[in-house]
Amino acid sequence: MPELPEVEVVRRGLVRWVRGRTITSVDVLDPRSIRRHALGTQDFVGNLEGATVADVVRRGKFLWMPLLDTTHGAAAPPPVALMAHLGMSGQLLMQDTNAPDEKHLKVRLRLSPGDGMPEQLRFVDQRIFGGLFVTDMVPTDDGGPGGLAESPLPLIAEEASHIARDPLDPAFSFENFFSRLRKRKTGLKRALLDQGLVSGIGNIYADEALWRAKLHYAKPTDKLRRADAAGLVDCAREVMLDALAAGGTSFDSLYVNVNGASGYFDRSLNAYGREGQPCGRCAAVGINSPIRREQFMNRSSYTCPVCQPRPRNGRW
DNA sequence: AACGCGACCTGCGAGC
DNA sequence: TGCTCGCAGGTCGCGT
Repeated sequence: MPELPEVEVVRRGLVRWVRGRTITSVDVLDPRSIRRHALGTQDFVGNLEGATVADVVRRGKFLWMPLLDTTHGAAAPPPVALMAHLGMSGQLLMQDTNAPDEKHLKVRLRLSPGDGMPEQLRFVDQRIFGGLFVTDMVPTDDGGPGGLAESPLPLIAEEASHIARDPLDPAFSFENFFSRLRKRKTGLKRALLDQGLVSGIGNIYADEALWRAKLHYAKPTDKLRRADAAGLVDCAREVMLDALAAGGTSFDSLYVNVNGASGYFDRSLNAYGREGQPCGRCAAVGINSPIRREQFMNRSSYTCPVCQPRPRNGRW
């Protein structure tokens, strides 16, 4: 379930293995994994073969590799990037040629030789919600992709240009977020999950951030107090930094593994997936308050009924 | 603009 | 045992 921390773990792991290497050949084993590439498999492969990976960059949960077209010279326009979205179950793995194909191997990229580096970058995806595609790079007026990558180009992958900055991005602006949030007439969790307002937060970390901030998911955004919004952003940032720290332990593996944060999921969730189990914060002061699960936005939301009370004036 | 919903997928566990 | 069903998740696009 990759959200921002998992994608950032993948980006950090990937960059050291692929930056500066040239894609020599591409196997598309399941065209469904490149269905967002509108021009089809042949065009996808043609765009990649002979191109050199300049960097690995992230905006929210979108991850892309700006490409240098070595067959036409580095300056040949228009600039493009190989985009990856992990969806639900996507993985990017560095593998040696003799490693057996993974059960859900979808796309194989062979790379030019690197010093002691695996020859292949593989996209593995069980549920096929994720995928790869080639996208144009377009100018951006907000200073580049950001994320935690150092980004030399004032360009952003077109398919990620509608995505807002995430709370860990040094260029994230709370004032900008807060003013846009207040103009929305919706509930807090719906806003948190809107990648155009603030990015990187999925269902799990939304529930965790709301729990930490002691806020209910349906609290109206248009009257939210500044202090509550600031607290919520701080909590989202803390949750993601904790998960990032947990995932960071697998950095020197050859495998760029989205399950790197599984230890975090096992140990550290306070609300998500804990239906019926006591709220730890309430238990610490002697209150037994089982976590409640509700359907919201066609998915589960987990809250503590005591420390995350429903808004009294909310519309129900 | 906001929002609900279906589509896209597979694997797993519960229940019959 | 074998079947069906619900559920899990992120994003996009469409209808209201």
